Amino acid sequence: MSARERVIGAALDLFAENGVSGTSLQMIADRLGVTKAAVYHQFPTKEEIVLTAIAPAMDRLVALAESTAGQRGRPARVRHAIAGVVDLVVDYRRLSAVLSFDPVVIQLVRPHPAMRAVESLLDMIAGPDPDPATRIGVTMVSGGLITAGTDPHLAKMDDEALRSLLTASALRLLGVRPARADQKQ
Amino acid sequence: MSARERVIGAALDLFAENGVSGTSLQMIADRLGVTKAAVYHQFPTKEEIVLTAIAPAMDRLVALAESTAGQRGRPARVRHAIAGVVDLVVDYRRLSAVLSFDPVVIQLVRPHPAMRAVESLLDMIAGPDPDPATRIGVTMVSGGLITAGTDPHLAKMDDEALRSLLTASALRLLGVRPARADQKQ
DNA sequence: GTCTATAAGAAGATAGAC
DNA sequence: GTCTATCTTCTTATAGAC
Repeated sequence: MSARERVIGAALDLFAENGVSGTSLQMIADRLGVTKAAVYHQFPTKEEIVLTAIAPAMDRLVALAESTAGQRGRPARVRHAIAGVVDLVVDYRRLSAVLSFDPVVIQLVRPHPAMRAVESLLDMIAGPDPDPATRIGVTMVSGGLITAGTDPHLAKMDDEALRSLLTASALRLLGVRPARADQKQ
Repeated sequence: MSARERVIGAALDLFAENGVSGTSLQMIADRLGVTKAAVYHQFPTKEEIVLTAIAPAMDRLVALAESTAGQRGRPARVRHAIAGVVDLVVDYRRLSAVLSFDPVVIQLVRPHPAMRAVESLLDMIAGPDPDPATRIGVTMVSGGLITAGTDPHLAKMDDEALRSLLTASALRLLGVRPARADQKQ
């Protein structure tokens, strides 16, 4: 594992524990057993560390928005989008809430092209001309999914079980019938 | 308005904008047009400011847990609890997500007696011996409600409309029929 | 209640040696 | 890639005058 990857790994662990604002370069360096200067050799600023750390998730959101747009019919689109978002939040369980609702991260990520993808994803889930009840449903689902990883009750649940339960719950709230097993994916 | 109240008011505004970790005593003082020392005259530490700022919400959670326990039957309990939580998150629209998912706040609030109330509230909503699907539903609902205030699409919605839509959405996800108008409250 | 002044430390960041 | 050393700025917090 390269030094860059080690920095990102330590940063992600610490972000999950202390939040982005609560994580200093000193803490990252300490966890790796090196000095701050060694970290600064890999990344010019703390902002770059944050952006690099979340880049894989951002890329997945962009890809998901594109593949969702390729689905025909709203039910298929919603199922596809929810499956992708659920995969993402399960993989980022401990991080998604901490990253999604930290004002520092929000400001940092606002100009990122992936945010357009998130917008279009939400729009596709809501469907054309959504009424307020539908909009609220989409908001509830996205908030619920993002925060699902923070619940201590769910910490011991394995990924596969969490995935299927979150998917079922989200589709139910959105009023979309789950995919039959043979047409899944 | 007393000086203490002015400090708390400024702090809440700034917490909503910048998060708790992103808000310094200097920022609070600047917003009030006074010096840091004037703020320190009102509160011994920053922690005290945070705890005092969120105390009213904590008190409401404790009261809600008590009154919910007094309801007979799970549907009535769920309706009562959801109504109370929705009232709270609507009143704290811009703050609830920032406060609920900031690791600094979580650590600070963990020993607070109100957290017992939150636990019991979630348990009452889940009902006795909840299966995993129900537990996930409760998690989704609480996460969805807490984060509802952060959605820019909902910012322009008035409190009454937001309240009724969130209530309907939450009860639907929990599988509880909404209260009839004549038995509401 | 508010002020000036200041301490003591941690933050992000840089220079330059090895 | 990592180090020591340093700079600047910001943080929480205190002392004491008005």
